[in-house]
Parts: sequence; structure tokens; C-alpha cells
Amino acid sequence: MYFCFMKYSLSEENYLKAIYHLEKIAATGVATNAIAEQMETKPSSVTDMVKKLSEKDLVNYIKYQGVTLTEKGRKTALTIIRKHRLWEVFLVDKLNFHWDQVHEIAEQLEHIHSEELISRLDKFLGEPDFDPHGDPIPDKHGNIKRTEKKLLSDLDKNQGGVCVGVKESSAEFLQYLDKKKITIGTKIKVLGKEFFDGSMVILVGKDQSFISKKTAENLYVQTN
Amino acid sequence: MYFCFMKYSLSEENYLKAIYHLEKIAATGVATNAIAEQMETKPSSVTDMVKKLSEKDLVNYIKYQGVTLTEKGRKTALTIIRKHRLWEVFLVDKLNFHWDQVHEIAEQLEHIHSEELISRLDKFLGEPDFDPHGDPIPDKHGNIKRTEKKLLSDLDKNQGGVCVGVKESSAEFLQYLDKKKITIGTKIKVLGKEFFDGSMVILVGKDQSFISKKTAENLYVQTN
DNA sequence: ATTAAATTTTAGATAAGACTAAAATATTGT
DNA sequence: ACAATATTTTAGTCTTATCTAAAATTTAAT
Ligand SMILES: [Mn+2]
Ligand SMILES: [Mn+2]
Ligand SMILES: [Mn+2]
Ligand SMILES: [Mn+2]
Repeated sequence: MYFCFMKYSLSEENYLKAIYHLEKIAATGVATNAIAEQMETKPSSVTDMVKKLSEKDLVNYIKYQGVTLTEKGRKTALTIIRKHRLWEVFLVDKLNFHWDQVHEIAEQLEHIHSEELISRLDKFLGEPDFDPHGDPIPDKHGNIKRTEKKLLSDLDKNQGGVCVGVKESSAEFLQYLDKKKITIGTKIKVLGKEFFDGSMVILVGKDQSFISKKTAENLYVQTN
Repeated sequence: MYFCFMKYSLSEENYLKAIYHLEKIAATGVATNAIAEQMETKPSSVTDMVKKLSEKDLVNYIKYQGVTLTEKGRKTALTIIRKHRLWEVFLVDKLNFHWDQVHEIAEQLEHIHSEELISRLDKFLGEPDFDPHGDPIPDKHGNIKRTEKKLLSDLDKNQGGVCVGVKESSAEFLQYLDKKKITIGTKIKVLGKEFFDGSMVILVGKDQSFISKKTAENLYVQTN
């Protein structure tokens, strides 16, 4: 297989990315319906594309059994994710965009084809390890620096940590976190946890705050 | 017509840009063949696209009589050119690309859709008036700052000026200019002009240099 | 073990953008 | 003026990426 600087279409790249993200959740092969939902398209369209990706040796596909990425497919997906996240850092760090504004633009920028561009952008940004949402940026070989992190919802009373990422990164959720004064790097401590509904009273900096279970399940923290 | 933030396809945008550039040369309507050559496509494909652009009120088209841009088409072309040139400035000024490396990448970046992105990029770059090749950058309304400039080939003996742009901006020509130590801002003086073939002996900084007519016809200077 | 329901695939259609070959129109040369 | 040439358009085909409707297969329920 060696090194292949093949260029793929916008659509192919988006499918690979979707499958990559779904593969992390699904234990078995990724289901056609799951891909269709993620891509906001129809299952029949997915089947067509999956066949094509299979032809190009980017996915393993057996009828009715879902798909998995091949090594080549995974590498390709990771370079797109790398580009996405680097561009997000650019938008936030250099152009002063807010973290809830960058995803849509990065969705476009991630498809720009130029190794040299990404290599220089990476240097320009100081070779960052994480994007504005706390997600790790794969290096040029597709290696991801894994870090210890837990969902805030898994902490017990009196445990504390630093917010290092969000699971959901919709604009709505990010804007809600702003209102709560929570962002990457914010110190959080669990003051109380309600048995009934999983809601929490937490210490954010010096102030108390009340958050729902749903919120706690979408915040990653690094415990100390 | 008012303000229309309609998004056009990659192909439509490229056609508009091509027609814009050809319109500056052609006195009459832009010929189908000319567009085909510029776009590296077939005349029949051009006819198809031109009909579509005409439907969308981006060009005026009468069978067999070539096309001209409408006001809407011209504005749209200018926003794409604005994006192209701003990205070129970014690539050279911020990522330290060389001026002969940026065009291809800018051809991709110019199609990213986001007003906010371009507005912020413009500010980040210091609202530049010219791109790395000396071409003017239209403002957000499509206004271009016109400057006095002549082709070096039109200067007479003993006239001098500052290089402010290139007509051709192929990588080959730009690399040749590097070898000749000529770039934007370089002071040039005509020491001699050969009647026979239009070649020139010029002063570049403190050194003499010999250039062909073809080279002189592709260099813009501002006389002092 | 059958039947019902959900999932997935196939078959056939559509739209965008490109192509080739042939027809229509315009331009040139004598 | 009229034939020869060049340009442009039309007609029909192809590819990519979608879609709908129907068939095939798997999974879940009785
Ligand atoms: Mn994102
Ligand atoms: Mn992100
Ligand atoms: Mn350029
Ligand atoms: Mn330029």
C-alpha cells in the first residue's frame, strides 16, 4: 500500500470521516443507517458510496454486515481530521473567532488539498496538540496523543478537575457553557450530586453553579 | 437585485472568474472559445454553463455573440478574486510561502464560503491593498484601487521606476525573476533598449542585468 | 418456528458538469 | 457573391452523487 497521496472527492472524504467517528462508538461494523443519519442522506446512497470506498480499498465491506475502515481509510480520515482541527485552532487563535463559530468553516477548509500548506500551518500555530474544543490533533502520521480524561458526570462528590474538552460541540452547548463561565482550562469541583436526576452543584472558579446530568455527560475533565 | 448572498458552485465561480479576466482584454463580448481555452474545457461545455449563468442573471448571453458579465456577475467575480488575493497574502506573509507557490492553493481557498472569515482574515493581514504579485485586492464592495503603472517595455532609455507587479504570474516566470533579483518593490532603471529585438539592459539595484522584450512586457513599474 | 418489523440492498430516475460528433451560424478569402 | 473555414450550438452520452420505490435479508416478537 505504501504512501499514497491520492486525492479523494469531497463526498468520499466526508464519508470516511463519518465512518471514523462512528467506528469509535460501534463495537461491530458501522451500520448503513448510522452512516446515513450522520451524513444526512439516505441509506441507499450510503450503500452506493460504501461500495465505491470498498473498491478503493478504503473500507472493508460485506453486504448486510456494515463497514470498517481499512488502514488506508483510517489514515485518510485522520489527515482530514487533522486538517479540520488545525484550521479550527487557526480560526480561534489567529482570527479571534469564538469556539462556537469555527466548526462550519473548518468543515470546508478541511478539504483543501496541500501537504505543504498543512505542514506550514501547523508550524505557524506552534504545533498545537488540541483544538479549541479540547479534541486531540493527530500528527502528520495520524498518531493521536491519548490523554486521561473523564466525563464530569463520572466524578463523585468532592472530586475536582480541569475542563479539557467537550463531547458535544454544537454551538448551542458551547454558548451555554459560556454563560456558565466554563471553557477549556476551567477548574471545576463537584460540591454535590443529586441521586434522583444526576444533576450537580459544582464550583466553577469561585462561584457555585448548577448543571444538569446531560451537561455533565458532555464535559470532559482531567482529575487532579 | 439588492444584496444576494447566494452561493454558487465551484464550477460557476470559476467560470465567472474566467469571464471577468477575459472581459478586461476583449473589447466585445467574451468568445466561447476564449472561455474554453481559459477553463481548459470544451466549447460545448462552455455553452452549457453560459446558459446556466444567464438563467441566474450572472451574464448577458445572446447566441453566437459571446457573453458579458452583469453587475451581479461582476460583483460575484470580484468577491472571489478578493478571496483569492487575500489568501495569497496570508500564504506569503504568514506562512512564508514563496510568491511562486501560492496560486494553486489560493485557487482552492477562494471557494470557501464565509463572509465573516474573509472579513477577519482581511483585518488579520492588515487590510492589504495588493497581493504578492502586485495585483490589487478589491474591497468588500468590489471596488479596486486603481494605480498608475506601466509595462517596463514601454519605458525609454534612462527612465526608471519601481516594480509594482507582474502580468504573467506563472511559477516559471516568478522563479526567473528571482534569479534576476527582481521582485515587488525593486528599483529598476532602463540603461539601454535594443531597437532590433526590444531587449533591454537595466539597472536592478546596483547591478546591471539583461532582459528580453518578453520579460519587459510582463513587468509592471511605477515611474518616478 | 413462523411471522412481523426493521435494516439493507437493488433497480431505475434525476441533476450537474463534462465529453464527442454533427448541425447551425458567422467570418474570410477570392 | 459564394465557397471555404472557423466558431458556436445542439443532440446525445457518460460519470458522480443523489433520490424513491421495491426487493432482499436480518433481527425481533410471538
Ligand atoms: Mn469541528
Ligand atoms: Mn473541534
Ligand atoms: Mn493567483
Ligand atoms: Mn496573485
